[in-house]
Amino acid sequence: MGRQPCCDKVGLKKGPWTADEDKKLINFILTNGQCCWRAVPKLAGLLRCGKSCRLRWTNYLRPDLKRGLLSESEEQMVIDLHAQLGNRWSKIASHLPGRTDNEIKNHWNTHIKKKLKKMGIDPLTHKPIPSAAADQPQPQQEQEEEEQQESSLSHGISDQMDQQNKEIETSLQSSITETKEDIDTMEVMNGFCTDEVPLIEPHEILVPCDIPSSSTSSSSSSSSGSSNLLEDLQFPSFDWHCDYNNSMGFWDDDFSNWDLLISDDSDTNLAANPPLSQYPKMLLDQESWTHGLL
DNA sequence: AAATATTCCAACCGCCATCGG
DNA sequence: CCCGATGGCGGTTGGAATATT
Repeated sequence: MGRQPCCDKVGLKKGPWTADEDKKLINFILTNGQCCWRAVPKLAGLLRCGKSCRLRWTNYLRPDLKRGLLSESEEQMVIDLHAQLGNRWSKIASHLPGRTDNEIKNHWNTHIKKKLKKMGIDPLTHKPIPSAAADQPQPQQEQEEEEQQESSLSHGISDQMDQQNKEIETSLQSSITETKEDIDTMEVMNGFCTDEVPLIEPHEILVPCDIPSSSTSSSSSSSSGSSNLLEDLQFPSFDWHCDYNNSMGFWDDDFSNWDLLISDDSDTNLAANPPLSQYPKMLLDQESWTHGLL
């Protein structure tokens, strides 16, 4: 009757991914592209279910991911979109290139929800909480000051709330126009967006050239984490320069040291947000991996 | 410094939609 | 149309990191 759970097989691993598993998954996807996720773990030599692999890839390992906190404009966009779409995180995420639904959902639950509540706005309905004024623990004046400070958050929300039923489409358009402009540009520039990770053929993979042993300064961000893949991996001849704990921030790295096999229309934009084809070839070379590790 | 509480987020779970035989 | 396989989505949780007492 019911579907079998995807991880029901004995021996399948659960829990946090190790650097080695990440490595295998990245290597496999880069070599073969995204194919049947069910088959990925077997083919990649992972003791994971396909679902877990897909999730790991889409939420963490994908090369086009932006990491770090959402910017103010992104946050505002999430709020606006949530007002229109509700908890349809994937839809919301599709308007924010480089952000995953999971990331947005987490950010909403941990940050935005609180901010809205603090502002007396019901995060579910985006309408003022009826008892908010009475229940507000803080004096009105203080609240207003806070609202002023967070005006970027509240801007436009009330207006939208009044009209949202009538004007979902138009409101959606207008509410995101400002912030979307540059994002649209980014999408065009990157050639693909969050939902459009390109599949690559092995022959499209770049060839590394003149890789410095220590590239850009380690601008690792301040986030916390449990392990540092980059340190653990000890890549043989290049420095990933990222705080792996901060979610593979190496995609922001300067890729100018790589020889890139890139399409004509994208050459100016790749360094900032490299697509899949810019993964170091090193990743594809199993021998390099094993020799370079430990 | 130690204990406890809180925050945060990666990963899991279960359901639903879609597709192909 | 039915059914199984698969992918995708949203809600929830576990536990590490951080803050507070």
